[in-house]
Amino acid sequence: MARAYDVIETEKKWQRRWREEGTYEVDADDPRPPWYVLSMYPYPSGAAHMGHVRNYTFGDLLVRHRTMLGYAVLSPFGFDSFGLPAENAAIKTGTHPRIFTDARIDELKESITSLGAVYDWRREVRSHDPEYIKWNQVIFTRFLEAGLAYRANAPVNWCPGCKTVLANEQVLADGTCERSGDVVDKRDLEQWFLGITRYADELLDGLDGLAWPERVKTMQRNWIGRSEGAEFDLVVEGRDGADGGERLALRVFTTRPDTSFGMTYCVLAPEHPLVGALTTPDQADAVADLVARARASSDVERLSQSGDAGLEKRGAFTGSRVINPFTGTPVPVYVADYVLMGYGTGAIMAVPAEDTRDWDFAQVHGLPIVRTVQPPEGWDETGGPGGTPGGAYTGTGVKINSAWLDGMEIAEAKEAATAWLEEQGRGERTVNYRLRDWLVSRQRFWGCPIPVVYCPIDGIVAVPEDQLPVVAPDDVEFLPTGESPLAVHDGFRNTTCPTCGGPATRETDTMDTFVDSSWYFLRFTDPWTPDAPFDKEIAAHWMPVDQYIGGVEHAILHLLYARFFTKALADLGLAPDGLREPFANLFTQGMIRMNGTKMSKSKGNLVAPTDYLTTVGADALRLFHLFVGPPADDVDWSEQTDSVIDGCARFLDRVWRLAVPEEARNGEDTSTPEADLEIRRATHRLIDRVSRDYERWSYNTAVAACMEFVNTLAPYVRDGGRAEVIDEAVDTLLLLLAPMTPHVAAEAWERRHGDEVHARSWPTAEADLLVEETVTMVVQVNGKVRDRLEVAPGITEDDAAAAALATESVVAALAGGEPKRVIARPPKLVNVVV
RNA sequence: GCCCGGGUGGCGGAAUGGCAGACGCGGUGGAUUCAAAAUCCACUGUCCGAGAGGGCGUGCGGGUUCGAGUCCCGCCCCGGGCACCA
Repeated sequence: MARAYDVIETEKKWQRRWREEGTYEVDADDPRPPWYVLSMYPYPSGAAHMGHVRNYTFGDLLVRHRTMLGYAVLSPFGFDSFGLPAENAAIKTGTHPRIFTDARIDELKESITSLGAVYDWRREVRSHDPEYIKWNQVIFTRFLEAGLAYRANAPVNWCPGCKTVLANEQVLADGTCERSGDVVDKRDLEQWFLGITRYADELLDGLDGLAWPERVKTMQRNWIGRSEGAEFDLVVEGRDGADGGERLALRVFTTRPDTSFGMTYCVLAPEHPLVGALTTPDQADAVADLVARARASSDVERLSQSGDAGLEKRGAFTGSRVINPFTGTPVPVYVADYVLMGYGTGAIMAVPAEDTRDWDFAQVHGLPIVRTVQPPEGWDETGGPGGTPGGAYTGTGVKINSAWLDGMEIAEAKEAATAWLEEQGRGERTVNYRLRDWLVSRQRFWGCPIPVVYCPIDGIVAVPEDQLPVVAPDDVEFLPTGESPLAVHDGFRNTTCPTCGGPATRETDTMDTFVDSSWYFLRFTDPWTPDAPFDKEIAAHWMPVDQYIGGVEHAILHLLYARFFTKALADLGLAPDGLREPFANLFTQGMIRMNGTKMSKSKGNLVAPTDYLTTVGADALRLFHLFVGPPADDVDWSEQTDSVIDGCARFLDRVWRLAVPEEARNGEDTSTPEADLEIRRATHRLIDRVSRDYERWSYNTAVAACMEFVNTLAPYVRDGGRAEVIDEAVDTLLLLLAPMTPHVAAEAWERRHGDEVHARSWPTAEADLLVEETVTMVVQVNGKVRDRLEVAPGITEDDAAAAALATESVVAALAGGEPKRVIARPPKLVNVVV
């Protein structure tokens, strides 16, 4: 496609200029009001992909727009440079991950630069940089001191593909690893955890004040999964201690203490410690069988077994009974794998009438059902889907069969039942969370080493700050087994205890890379302070991030961890006091899809941005991403996409030709004052419209408005418009385009004025030019458009109605009769009802 | 199963309860050209009609309203998230 100007040279020129002049380098002492915009820092996987392009286009637009509005805009960039791909490459090719990673970073930087995105590169961070490692480790040791980092034995998720343990957040709902797709095993291992659950309530409550997409907040709420209820003891029949023997009781958790009168059995998780004690000899075989089967099957298999047959095999009677404290009646105790050891107490009271899982289980095992909530009329006959019998009733209603709770509503009964348990000393109200502490240790090489030494005398000892960073040695061998080279590197492993000086061994696990990304936005505010991860005062100047931009895929993982870190760092005195949330506004952009699936390397359906950056250029590609639809929506990359991008390039050519005409206009102003005024009005309407569209992230309509304006302006210019009017129009257009298509705007502006468009102020619309002289008023008869009239914008209701009634179509419709009703909404419309 | 989004021309999409389809892509016709590219102009929801014009039309069925793509009720379909969490 032949272009109106040398796109590639122009873009290179300005990219060089922005970098050399340091236009977008800002410091905390800048007198302008601060504004912090951040795109999620990327894992460096080589040249930028379309998702990056989309992300950084929005970010860069904000940087430039806010700068023109007079803010000191902090726009840093860095790389989330630890991670498994580099290590896998090392295993395959023998290249050290650092060499591999640094090369990928260079490629990515190159393509970001050629997109025309501008950053304060002085602030660049790389998580594998020894400086960053050091502060990461300092933070870890501070967590350790505060008890926020601890070692514990727990059943953990082991990914055989990645040869490492994973956090709960990294295991997908189907039990597979979010990275490799392998089915995750459960193993009992001693691992490092961070105490995120200590902040569960604050993480939940803090969401209310955030200007984040509701969807993301909901996902976090669900993930934290707070549920209020009660815990209480169920004394085992014959083991109440009255005979001088040991009292034995089973503790259960429920969110529905009001249904306790309907408990007809209870259930232990197969892993529950009391399974052995409660199983009678005659049931031992059946229970042992069930426990063995549960242990052997993964979570996925457990989930996949459904239906009655599955349920029958998946539960066994222990032979013991416990006493329902509310009724004094004994109920049987079962072991079943539908109860999870990891949640609540690992044991439940079962109320089949009001819980669907208990209902199903009770049906199969022939257990009694007692309703404690009055279901609606006909529930047992037709309350189910498609008029089938209803089954468990979980809705609202009045309590029945529940002695002193009868007649209460559920909420009231919950409260009463809980209060009773507390009075009786049998239990208390509790809150349970789905959220678990964050498992951060990884059996990998390419990550931040956990700075801890194990000493036979002093136990777990943190490496003192003056000995940090602990960095991995370079003389390592990457084994095809995937085992971390650190674990078998004697020089690294064997060390001395920092406390007693005796022989000791190092921790060889590294940290989850999500640790690195949990505070990098704070580091960006001040990556230079020598004695702290960042200066608190300076961080306070910029934080919180005013606008954070990234993909929804981080809705839980990164965004939850970063919120946790911000709170914890503030509490430890490292982050500014009172900084409770890192990201004031969050924007999650849509995915790039191709034929309905996510565009990704693994799917082999990548479209390389480089192909466009070196042909149509960055401006046209950026314009496409802005124009294609609402930023939050997914983009479907189709056969037509290339023509749309060409269309964007075509538009920029038209702008260029208007702004930098090949031959000077011949000086003849042949336009009328009316036409001049119309163009001036259109110019100021455009400022108004585009400015408002920028504020509401409606870039597609902002672009459309600019295109429409060019369509209006071009004939005026061609037919001999007035030079001052044209200049005002063209200059305005260039200013409004400057954040979207910075290169062409900068070059055209420089040719016209000699200075830089991005250093100019954002234009403001003149109010009196926004008022129209006449507007089109629609005349409807019975809601159907029958006529259009040009009227003054300030026309009165009476005048509007009179004008409408005088039109031919209304006169014809009335046929001499009187209108039933006339609705006048001046100056937009009059509707005559006949 | 539960919780969010979303269904508008051939396509991407636009529309504070007030002219549905802005803008762009694609398509058709034309100007320019030896020819093409590029550029420019006109038309382009659908049906009826030679035309003027008119009927229909925003997933489906109801409702509120002078007036509904927009609000309410009940469904259908698509996308995403969560899911033995007691």
